[in-house]
Amino acid sequence: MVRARPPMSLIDPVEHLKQRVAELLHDVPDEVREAMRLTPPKDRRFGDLALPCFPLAKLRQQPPPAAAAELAAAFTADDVVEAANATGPFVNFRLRRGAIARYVVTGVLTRQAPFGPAAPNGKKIVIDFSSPNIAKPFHMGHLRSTVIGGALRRIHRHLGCEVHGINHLGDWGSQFGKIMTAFRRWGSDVELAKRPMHHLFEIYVRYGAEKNDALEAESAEAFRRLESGEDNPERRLWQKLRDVSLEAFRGPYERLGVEFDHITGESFYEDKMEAAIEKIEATGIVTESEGARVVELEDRGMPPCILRKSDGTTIYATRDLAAVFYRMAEFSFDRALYVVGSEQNLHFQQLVAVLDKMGLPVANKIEHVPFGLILSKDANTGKWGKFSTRGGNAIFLEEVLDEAVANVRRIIAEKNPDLEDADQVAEAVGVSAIIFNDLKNSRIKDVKFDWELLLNFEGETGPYVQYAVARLSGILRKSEVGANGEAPQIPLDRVDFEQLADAEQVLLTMLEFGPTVERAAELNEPSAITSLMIRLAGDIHSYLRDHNVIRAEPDLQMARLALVAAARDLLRVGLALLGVATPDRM
RNA sequence: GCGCCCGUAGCUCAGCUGGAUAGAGCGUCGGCCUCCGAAGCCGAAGGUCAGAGGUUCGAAUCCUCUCGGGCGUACCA
Repeated sequence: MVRARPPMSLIDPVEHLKQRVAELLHDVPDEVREAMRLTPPKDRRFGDLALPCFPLAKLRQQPPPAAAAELAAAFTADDVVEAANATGPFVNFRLRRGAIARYVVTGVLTRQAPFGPAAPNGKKIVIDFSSPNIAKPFHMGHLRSTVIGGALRRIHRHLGCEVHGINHLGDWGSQFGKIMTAFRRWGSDVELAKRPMHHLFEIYVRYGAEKNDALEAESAEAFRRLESGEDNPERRLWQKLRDVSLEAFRGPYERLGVEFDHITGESFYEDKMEAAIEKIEATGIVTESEGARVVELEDRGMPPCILRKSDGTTIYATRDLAAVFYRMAEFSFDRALYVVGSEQNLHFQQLVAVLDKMGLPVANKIEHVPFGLILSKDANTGKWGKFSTRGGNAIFLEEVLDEAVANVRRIIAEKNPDLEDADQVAEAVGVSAIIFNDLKNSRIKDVKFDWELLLNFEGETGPYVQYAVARLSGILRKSEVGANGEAPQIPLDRVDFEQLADAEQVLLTMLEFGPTVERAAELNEPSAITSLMIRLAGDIHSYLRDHNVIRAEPDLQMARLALVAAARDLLRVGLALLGVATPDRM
């Protein structure tokens, strides 16, 4: 007796095809089957998925086209796979449009994985990200770690991992001695109250300009006193500056929509470093060198990792090691990601090397997730260069966000003057444009910070994708099925998915969502999702050109409304993972 | 010097871990708003995938070398 499938169980057409292919190749060695992976065909006209037959041909000592022909002939169509055709050395499979549509539309609208969050998978991941230096304004340099880390936190969580997002604030260390020294010289409580971050930035720049041996010595002494553990003036000043900074950081984080599960900066490990150092000392790998306590790494081609400086104070490596020990005990994580600029590559190699020398398995759970710099264009030479905080040409994040929002506001006034809540929409679109821009390219690439590029909202930009959402929302509004609700009331049991055959481009792109999110997580590369969103938005825009929804016959209209609702929701899901807002109107 | 990263259209970048004729956006040129949103769509032009070897049925993709650029190279983070 064959039992009918439960009504809501969904068949992923691609997974189904993979199984069918595996069955087809059941008698070939595993390695050959492994080598024969389904790939997108060169041209969609060939089919939806292609199977290169070279490895099989080699095994059977026959020409690849013959092997492909045999496989295609042996394949029988079913209710998901429509056909298998051999063209040259490839077998091209074509999936039934109705099957794809049913899977994708139903999956999205009922929020089933991979379109909705997956069930918990038991994996624990800690993500160390953002981590700005206290007492300095939140500038563009901090944006990347914040935005990439925020996206990764949501992506891994979407896939069912238990994620701990940690803001490892730079609120400790010898740089603090400098800031305290600067504040004592030139600081003003009045200014600090008025414009805290700008004031701290000013005195920091001044310190850099007036730096000399006496100042440096004073700063080192200030940090030494801070780290002494005593309740002294240094500690009270540090506390004050830290409080002020944390308060000031709330603004950017709120605007960017970034959240943390733990805000435990470097100072959190102040009372855990002694134990950490002892733990490392106990393994016998620590030596004295030039007055400092270090782990020699010459055998691995690296400079030594310093645990304690010659003046007795600690260094960031010490705190990172203490943090690893703490997080191991606290979270028993499977993976620890560090979303930190690529210029700190060596530091993380050293960190791993030390853990490895200690014989700790945690060494291979540490993953540095590096990213490129933000470059600014020199107005005179036209060449790209590094922002220098010291030179004072750092761009503050607030400034950038404000500028982008103001620009959006102007565009709204021009294109959609009657828009309600124009200010809120401008905020959402402007901030999103900045986030989107940062997540658009591979994270390892440097980001060229160009106002002109940033303020252009056409083409592959955040507003372009958001515009697709707004258009789709507009259609749903007019259709009266969805109004403004998050989940439009589409009666899925009355949708004839066969009617959506003409939307194959949209459907095939939506079908890639699951694998794309997987890949984004695997590579820690949010840009994979960004690219897909751009493509989906484009497919939708093209589709809407030739296929009217509102004026279609009832059955067709219902099917298209389901598609429109699903496409909009999937854009929203994907963009939400990236931290990009999706207003209904713009 | 050594280590890591990058090099694809005029510019900014994709290229799904080795598959078929290398793709987008911006910019340029040309079309499309009596038609659900023109922040849109359609089309054209534009390439020695930095260069040279190698690996194999097949290389932008993997290996070696060269060139160019970036970052880092013990008491900053």
